[in-house]
Amino acid sequence: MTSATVPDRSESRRSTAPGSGASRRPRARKGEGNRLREEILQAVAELLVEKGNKDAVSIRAVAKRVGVSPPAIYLHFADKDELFYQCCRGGFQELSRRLEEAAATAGTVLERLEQMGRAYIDYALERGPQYQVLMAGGETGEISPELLEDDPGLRAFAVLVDTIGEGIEAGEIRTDHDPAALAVAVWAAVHGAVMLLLSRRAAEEATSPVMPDLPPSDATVEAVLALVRSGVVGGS
Amino acid sequence: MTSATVPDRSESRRSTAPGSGASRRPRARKGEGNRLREEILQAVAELLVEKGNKDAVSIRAVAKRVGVSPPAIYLHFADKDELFYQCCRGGFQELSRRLEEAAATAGTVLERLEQMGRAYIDYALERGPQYQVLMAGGETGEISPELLEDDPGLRAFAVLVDTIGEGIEAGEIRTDHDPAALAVAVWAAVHGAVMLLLSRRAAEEATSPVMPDLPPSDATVEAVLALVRSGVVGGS
DNA sequence: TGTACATCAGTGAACGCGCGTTCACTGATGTAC
DNA sequence: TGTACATCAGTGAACGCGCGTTCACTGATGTAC
Repeated sequence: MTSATVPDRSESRRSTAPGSGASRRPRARKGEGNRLREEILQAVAELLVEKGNKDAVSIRAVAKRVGVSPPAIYLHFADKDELFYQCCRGGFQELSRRLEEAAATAGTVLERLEQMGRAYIDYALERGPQYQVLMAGGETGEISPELLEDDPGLRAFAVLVDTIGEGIEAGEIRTDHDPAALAVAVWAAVHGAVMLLLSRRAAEEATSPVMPDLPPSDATVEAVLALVRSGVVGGS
Repeated sequence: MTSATVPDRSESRRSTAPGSGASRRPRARKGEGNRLREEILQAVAELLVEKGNKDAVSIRAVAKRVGVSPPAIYLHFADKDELFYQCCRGGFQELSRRLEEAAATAGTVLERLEQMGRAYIDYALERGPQYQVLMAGGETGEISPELLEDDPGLRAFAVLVDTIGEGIEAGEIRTDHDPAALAVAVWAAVHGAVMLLLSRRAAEEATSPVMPDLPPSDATVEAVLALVRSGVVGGS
């Protein structure tokens, strides 16, 4: 789980790989098969960030980045769908953790909601494509049901619904809508902001900028949070 | 431009195609090359709706649907990127038209904004994947600059900014944020709602539902519009 | 301490596939004289 | 009215490529006796 997965005990970096191309990684010791698993997931995340699209990341490219042959991937994952789902699932565990942390701070419900919004946006902008892949949903392909059982993304959504329910009880939040519906609306706003900001980022890189000139990222985030709080009409 | 593009003057439906497989469409008359062009764009839109993903729609599949050989596509479009861009561009022209129509109705700015929101969401849910492709932005690939010059999506965004500016002048809309930033926030909210609803739809079809149980589509739309208007705190 | 053996973490070559695109061509349609 | 010709809207076969995945194997690591 630590990010320092560089093998310390590599006794001699294999003299037959002089430096040309991706050097082959040393073979794991008997009990350490999981180390490769972590390295693969890390490589998938990196490549998703670089390529920006699940379809543009091939298993062969993942293997090459790790320094391993393509079939080695199948020692740890059943197929490409599971590989990508597992990668994103790990990401969502982290998101879920941060959201729960933000939800547990002191302050009014509105203040906590704002903290959650910031945490969500920060995280999604950090992870970029990884975020998009799990959100794409339908592209996940066929995943075994037990894996989906306690999906961390679902847990994160539950935290949001709970917080909004609390706000309604405390009289801080409107009561003319179902808490779940309101939660979806809030989610939609921050999700939409993230998607637009990621789209712009992608458009800038791709030299095909079919995007309006958006205000800077910070101003957009502040405007979205203000909108979530009190809409276009404003007031507090 | 009419949707009745069935050739009336096909004299004899070519007796060598008895009915096995996709029947070959009759060749266009001399000046009518554009008819094929329209049929191709229509097929791309249909396939995007069916497959849900640009990468899952191949030029070969488009050609087959139209009843033409793959190279025929290149008679009308330079490459795959241009083909998909042109398809979505047509869609955005329609969206832009509907938004301008909604913006031009009678009523307060807030009422008009709500109309625009509804028009936007309705349209995006109708078009589904076609909407997602142009929004994906970075995936558009390399498009010639003059095509991007007066992109209809940009025009639609300008209408939104103008309407919000009007609302600020009329005192109906908060003044603590830049009109453009507020416009992005509003856009983010409806865009996010559309994306979530489309994700859910895709998740339902793909039997890999990594999606919370969202409230019904209508309730979600109403909650988002209420959020855009007056946030989670409510009030009018 | 030495040796035969099971296990484990991989490798290398190959499979069949569908893709975007190109190229040389064909044959119906329209035009000039 | 008839004929030679240019144009136009396509076709069919092929290209090279990268992909996900499988299969038979290898050779280092650890274990039993």
